[in-house]
Amino acid sequence: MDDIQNILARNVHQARQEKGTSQEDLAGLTGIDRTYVSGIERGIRNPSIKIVAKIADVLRIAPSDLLVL
Amino acid sequence: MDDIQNILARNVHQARQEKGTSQEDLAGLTGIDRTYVSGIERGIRNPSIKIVAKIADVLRIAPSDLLVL
DNA sequence: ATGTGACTTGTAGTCCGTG
DNA sequence: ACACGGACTACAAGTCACA
Repeated sequence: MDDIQNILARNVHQARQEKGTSQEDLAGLTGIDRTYVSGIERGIRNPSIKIVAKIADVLRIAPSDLLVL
Repeated sequence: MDDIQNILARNVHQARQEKGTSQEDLAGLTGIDRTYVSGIERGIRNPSIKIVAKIADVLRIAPSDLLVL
């Protein structure tokens, strides 16, 4: 399975780890619920592009980078 | 205003025009309603990443390309 | 062929918790 | 610090008539 949700999941997880931040910190900084962040990184959520933009903003990367294979 | 919705709007519109396809054709090929496609290109919709992936697939570009500034 | 408003239904997204 | 679940609420998904 290599659908768009799993691509996002991998990219968010990797970018977050590289910044050394926890899911809870990311949640706090983005204003997104911690359980929702967890769901995104597990590939079981289908977020809107606004959510993607918020995460990208906090991680200081381009939104498009979160969708690259 | 240069938010994520307008970025997507511009990219979808441009990529679609370059392929020479109408909104109706894009709607038919993606299975998305014509008026919803219209809303995306006007930047008033906040679609999920699955919707973005469907459109990218039909336009034969990477999903990430639809989010680049 | 497309823009737009007004919907209804499904799910995105939140908030409480547990192990 | 994270996975996972239940019960919500907000908003995206999807449709229509009309310009």
